[in-house]
Parts: sequence; structure tokens; C-alpha cells
Amino acid sequence: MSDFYQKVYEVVRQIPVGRVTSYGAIARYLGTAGSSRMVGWAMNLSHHQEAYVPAHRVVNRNGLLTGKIHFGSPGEMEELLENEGVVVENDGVTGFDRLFWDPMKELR
DNA sequence: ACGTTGACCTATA
DNA sequence: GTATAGGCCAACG
Repeated sequence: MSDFYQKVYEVVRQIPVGRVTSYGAIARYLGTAGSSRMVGWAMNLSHHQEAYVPAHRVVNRNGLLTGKIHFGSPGEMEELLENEGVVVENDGVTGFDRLFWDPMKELR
């Protein structure tokens, strides 16, 4: 397991309940800005990881749940978010600007 | 070994 | 405001 994925999972686990962040934000925090797709790959691999990774709290820059299909079933991601108090509408997070959690600012 | 793909982002038209 | 293009780099076939 390379350090990159390890760090990604570490950051994702630090996301507070009811908050969300973006792939790009994580990529910038890890110093791999521009390669945000790799964060997506990391999430893809997170599925068969031992440690639980709340990938549903990670959305794209637009606040849209683009990766919901990669969960068990589409709609499961929304359900998980709603369960944590996040309002999801039209495949997007309502009030994304307010709920956005920036690892740069929060984790310093 | 090579071409294609992808849970993205930014820029330009 | 939507549309298209380019860049990024690891994994898959």
C-alpha cells in the first residue's frame, strides 16, 4: 500500500459527520494537485479495504454525487448522507458551500 | 507494451 | 449558462 492511498484514507476518515469535501481539496492537501483522478481511484480501492472509509462524504467540486454508482446500489450514498444530516437533492448536496470541509484549513 | 478508461478540475468558446 | 478540450496518472484489457 503506497503512502498516497494511506494518506487519502486518513484524511477521509477525519471528515466530521455531516460535512463533505471534494476530491480536488484532498488532492491539493496531499500535494498532488491536478491529479485529483487518483483520489477517485483511491476511493475505488477503498471498497475492498479493511478499514472503513466514508467515501460518501467525498463529492466532486460541484457538490454532485458522481460516485454513487460505485456503491452497492445507487441511492445508498444519498441515504448514508441523509442519515448523517446532509440534505441531498437532485444528486447534489444542498448548501454545499456551508457544509464544505477543507482539509487544508481544518487539518492545517 | 499500448491504448483506453476514469468516484476530476480548470480553462476557453 | 452549457459545451468542448486538455491535462493529470494509475489501473485494466
